Amino acid sequence: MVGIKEVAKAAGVSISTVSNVLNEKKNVGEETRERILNICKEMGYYPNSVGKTLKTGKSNTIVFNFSDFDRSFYLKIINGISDYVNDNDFDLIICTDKSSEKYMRSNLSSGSIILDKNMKDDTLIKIAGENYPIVVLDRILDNPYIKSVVVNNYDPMSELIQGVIDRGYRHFGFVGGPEQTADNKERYKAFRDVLEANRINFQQKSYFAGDYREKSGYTAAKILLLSQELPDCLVCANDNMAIGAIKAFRDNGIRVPGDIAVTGFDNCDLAEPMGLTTVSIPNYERGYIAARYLIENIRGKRNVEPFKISAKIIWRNSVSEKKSK
Amino acid sequence: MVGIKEVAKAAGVSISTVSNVLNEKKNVGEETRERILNICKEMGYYPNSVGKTLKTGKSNTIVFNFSDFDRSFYLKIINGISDYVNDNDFDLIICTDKSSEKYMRSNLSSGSIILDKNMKDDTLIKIAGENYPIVVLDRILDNPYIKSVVVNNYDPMSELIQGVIDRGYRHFGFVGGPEQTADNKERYKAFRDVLEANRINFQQKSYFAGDYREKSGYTAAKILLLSQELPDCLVCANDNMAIGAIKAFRDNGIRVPGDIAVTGFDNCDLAEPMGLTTVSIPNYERGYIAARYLIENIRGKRNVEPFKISAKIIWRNSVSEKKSK
DNA sequence: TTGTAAGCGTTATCAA
DNA sequence: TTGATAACGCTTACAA
Repeated sequence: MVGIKEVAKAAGVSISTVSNVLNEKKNVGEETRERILNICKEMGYYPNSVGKTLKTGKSNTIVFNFSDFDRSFYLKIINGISDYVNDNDFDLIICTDKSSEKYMRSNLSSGSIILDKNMKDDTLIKIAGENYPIVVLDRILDNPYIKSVVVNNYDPMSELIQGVIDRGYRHFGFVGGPEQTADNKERYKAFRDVLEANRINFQQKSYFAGDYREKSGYTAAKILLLSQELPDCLVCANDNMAIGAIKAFRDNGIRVPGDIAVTGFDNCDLAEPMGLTTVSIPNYERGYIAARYLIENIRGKRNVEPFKISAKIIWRNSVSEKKSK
Repeated sequence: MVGIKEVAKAAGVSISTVSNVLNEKKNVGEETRERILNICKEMGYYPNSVGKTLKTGKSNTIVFNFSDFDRSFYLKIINGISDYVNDNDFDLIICTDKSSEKYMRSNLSSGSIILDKNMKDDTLIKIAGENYPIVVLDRILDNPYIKSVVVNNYDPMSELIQGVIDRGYRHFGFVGGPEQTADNKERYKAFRDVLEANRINFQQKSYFAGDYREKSGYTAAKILLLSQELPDCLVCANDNMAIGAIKAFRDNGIRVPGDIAVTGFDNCDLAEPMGLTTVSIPNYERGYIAARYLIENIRGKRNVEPFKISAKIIWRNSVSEKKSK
């Protein structure tokens, strides 16, 4: 590996002069500057960022961490982050597991965006600080150095359920996601609140605990099929599970929405071709905004007010006007 | 930041003793060991990997680089890489642009997997070396330190086209991807070869240059619609473009496959619900295999023979038996 | 069993 | 305009 030292020797100057050239300081003669630059090119010198980081303690790098590979919209979030980061001359390290911690500490990065549910609140609170702001997606954390960027799940879910009721549906089933997650709680609460406001009864036996994966939706629907009577409408806390449910219904000769309506949440790529009524979340923008707040916080513009992103309902044919009102 | 030095001071020992404890060397007294470990915990010590990397020149980290956010199957590749890497106690840094180079050089990483088409062959050849093996996906590079992991496009594409011909189709259109990419070339070549073997004529005007994105397929189909006569079958170099084409046809009242058959390549998430006949590539496995070869090469088991992954055809209803044989 | 000191590649301070 | 030198956090001979 050719370093600053080799270049210095080849040029017959000191390492500090080379460093000054590389960092575009003006305290170096034009002739020397050019000569050194040429030598760097000839020798194929490339700066070693580890040495630099160790010395300066700064990195202009942020970390994005996630872990669920089933959700293809994550790529859109990454796209938004990546674009903002590039436009602002930062670098981006994406990590898929707890080895993230390695890059978050050890000033290899100046801040991070956290999406991975496995990353514990406690850990984040420990890591965040004056010189290390964090942006969390899909959870709210009350900490002076952590900004939350969350989707407003409550309003669109309320509106969705009210819309379904207005179309004549009265008997509901619900497939929930991981129970501890904030977004699942919020979606479920909106569902229950609207039912209650409409004096519609909901029994706990019509609740199915899933994990946001397609398979759990499939399973929930299969279980549902064993019960005496099908609800009119199965509300799912996300699209993957809704799609799983639709597949289970179709596999068993149950028509959607003829025999049962189904709703999702996310507007994933499959929602449109499947005709799934769902809630569309602006994912690219979500990533972009998260990156923006993070970098602004890194630059000292402190702002940790939780930010709510709004989402909108997309009606498709998995819910129709109910005949027998 | 609390470092080894602070811990040493708090424990009243030297930094090397702390280092020895942290690295589980046996040359340290049991009592001291425990005391130091406790102090580390109390003070919230976390090792700074930058210092370590700089000193040792080793990192146990690999880089994966990509840049196209439209292809949701990239997540599956990442999933495969991530799993193998975790199982082998390596860390993974994912990069989305040429800032990748920063992490590839500067011994922050010990090797990398390259998917990004924007990463130039020359650059890779410059970076790869005795101590820095590279695995490239979807391109062949002849270099003693670079292993190619590519999909066998030719065979399944040949088989696909022959199958389409056997079903009675005779007039073809082709929507190609970026012309310089190896996979596009191979897919197109298979297409032409099979046509020729069957003495079926193909005119250049039936070739449309796309870029693997849905929109370019949509555009190609729109242009096609302007021509005098539609082919029986539009072969697309990937699914995204095929889906774009199908949408364009549907938007214009052309039935698929009634008026025109369509084929894709990739078996993306949408292919199944859209009923698209296509070629399925085992993406998770692709990532897993790439990671495996990379880490084996890092560990000294040198192997840079190009590796071909086979793919298989999935017949769906975007191609049917043609009535008017 | 523990400590001293050099060194990884870089930047920064200060002196020449 | 340039060069010596210390320092960043850590590992590792080698000495005590």
